[in-house]
Amino acid sequence: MAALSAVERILAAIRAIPRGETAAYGVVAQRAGLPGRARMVARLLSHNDDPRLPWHRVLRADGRSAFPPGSEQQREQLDRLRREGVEIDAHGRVRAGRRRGRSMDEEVWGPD
DNA sequence: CGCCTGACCACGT
DNA sequence: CACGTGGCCAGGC
Repeated sequence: MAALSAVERILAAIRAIPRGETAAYGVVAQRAGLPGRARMVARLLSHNDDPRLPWHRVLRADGRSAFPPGSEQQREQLDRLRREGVEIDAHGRVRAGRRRGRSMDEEVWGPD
């Protein structure tokens, strides 16, 4: 049987983010077994066309959307997250406690 | 090959 | 917390 490609592992990691939770690009990369490849995750999403992929749950390490503030895509992302119960502050940022991973070095699956 | 770009990240100031 | 800087890696030319 063939091993999953890096791309497939990344997609799987994104699909594995539970509803109502978020993960940083770097965290997704690490979960996919590709530490340090945050930009690969970003590139993938930028080219992705699958509407079934929960791309909106992927945020930057600082908890903000990767899209420019005020852009249509950013509104779309934040709206989707709010709809899932994720709290966004006035600066369009998900508070640290609401995220699973902040940096690539911490325990990815978090306390529980 | 080198050079530039990008849905990124850590770190120092 | 905001900014600038350097690092990273995959692609396009």
